Amino acid sequence: MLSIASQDCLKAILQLGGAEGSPVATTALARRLGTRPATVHGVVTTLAARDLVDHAPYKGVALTGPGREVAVGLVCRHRLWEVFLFRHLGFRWDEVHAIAEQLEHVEDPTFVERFDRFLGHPEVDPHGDPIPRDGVAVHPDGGCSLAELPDGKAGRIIGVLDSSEGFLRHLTQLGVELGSQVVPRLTHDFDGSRSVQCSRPDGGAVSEAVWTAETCNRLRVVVISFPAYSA
Amino acid sequence: MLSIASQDCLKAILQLGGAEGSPVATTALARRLGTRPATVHGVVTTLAARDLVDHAPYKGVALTGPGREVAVGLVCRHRLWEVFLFRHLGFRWDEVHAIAEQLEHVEDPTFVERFDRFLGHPEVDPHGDPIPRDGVAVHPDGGCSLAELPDGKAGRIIGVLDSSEGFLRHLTQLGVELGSQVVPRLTHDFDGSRSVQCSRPDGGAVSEAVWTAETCNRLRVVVISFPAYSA
DNA sequence: CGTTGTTTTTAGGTAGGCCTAAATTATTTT
DNA sequence: AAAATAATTTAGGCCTACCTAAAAACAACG
Repeated sequence: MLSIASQDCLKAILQLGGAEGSPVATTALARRLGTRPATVHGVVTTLAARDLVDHAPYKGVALTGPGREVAVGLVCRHRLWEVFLFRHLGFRWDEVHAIAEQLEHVEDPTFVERFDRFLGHPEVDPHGDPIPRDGVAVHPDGGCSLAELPDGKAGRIIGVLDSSEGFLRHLTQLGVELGSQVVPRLTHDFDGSRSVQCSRPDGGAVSEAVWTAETCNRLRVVVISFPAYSA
Repeated sequence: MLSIASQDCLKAILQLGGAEGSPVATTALARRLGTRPATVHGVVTTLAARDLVDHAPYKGVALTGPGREVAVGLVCRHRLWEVFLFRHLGFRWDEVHAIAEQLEHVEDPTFVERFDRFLGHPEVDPHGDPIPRDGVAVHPDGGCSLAELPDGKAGRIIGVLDSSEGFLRHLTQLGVELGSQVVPRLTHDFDGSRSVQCSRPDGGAVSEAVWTAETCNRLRVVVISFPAYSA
């Protein structure tokens, strides 16, 4: 019923914050969707005709209730597919997004339900982002950015604040994955970079390296009490 | 690159025999695709422009080499999805087709390859139809129709010659599945119906019932020597 | 050989999704 | 407050995919 372009647009509005009363600019949408503002305007007009978005000229566009449901369903399926690709097909976390993008548009309710059950109703995707269900959007909760973790305190990576392929690949090169254990040892005030001890989720393969402030800012961690590598 | 409609059209041509030099009528395609001949004509014209089909006006349409490859890839992915839906999500064999129809259009080569590996490179889909690989179409081989199996000879169901939902649901009601063991006990010359003893793939749950000629004609069997239910 | 009837194609129209370029409205700066 | 700048919408095309209705080509038969 709804075209791929329209669905992508709804999802983009949700992710740009158009669900919380703050309307999104069509230009911002165009940038995100890799298209022109005029094109977005066209799509938005058709979406408004179906009462999936509210669109006040020059004031931006926001999701309506039904529109939000559609968008959240899309995000849910997207993340379920990412889990499948990561866990069962062995794709890296920087690869899953692009493929899930194509698969998320299959919306047969029975299929989604059984697929969810097959995966064991996972709570987060491979980037640590929560999987919303029943049309209810969820915000990642708990934790703080690695930049805020004091020197010497151990933490566990529970998510990334930037899921771009570039950043994820960088993390892979650093040997970081979801669940990795980290301890900032030293903070270099000069540029905000930190010397960080990092080990596998199971505590193995400890290594120490300097991570830039950009990297630390984009990692979400929780404090843990008993690091497995216990000094 | 290729629209869903175009892909469906290529697949339909393949399945209607347009790969073996016998061109397919646009009317037949329209019936199969649930659309009008005029629409098919439009799609076929664009496909011909890409050298995926040969189209001689009033003479029907046939796949070219590249067109056949695309169509066979589609069939391959369709059947792989059917295997997944059947084996891992618990869908019945009469349900898998409709959902696979939506999933088959995802064609990332790495994804398909890994998905195939995940499934263990199955040889046939839940209806017993072979899964083609490397762009090479495969015909179901071996076996004969149940109508040709002599009274008293044991056989195993290895496929159906009619994958329509209606027929598959009928089989489910009869308690037949892929791998079921059957022994025709009696043939009723009057209408071609047969009394058939049928048991589960593992040999359990033997039952006997009268199956119509229409049913027997649409089941593909191989002769087996040692039926598990041995009298 | 022409007439009937079916098949196939053409013609003409709707709609979505894309574009560029130009006009309009809002915002910011001087 | 007016002018410059930026954001947004309108206008005008192009393409694909669908439709209906009508014309053209073919096949078969009396």
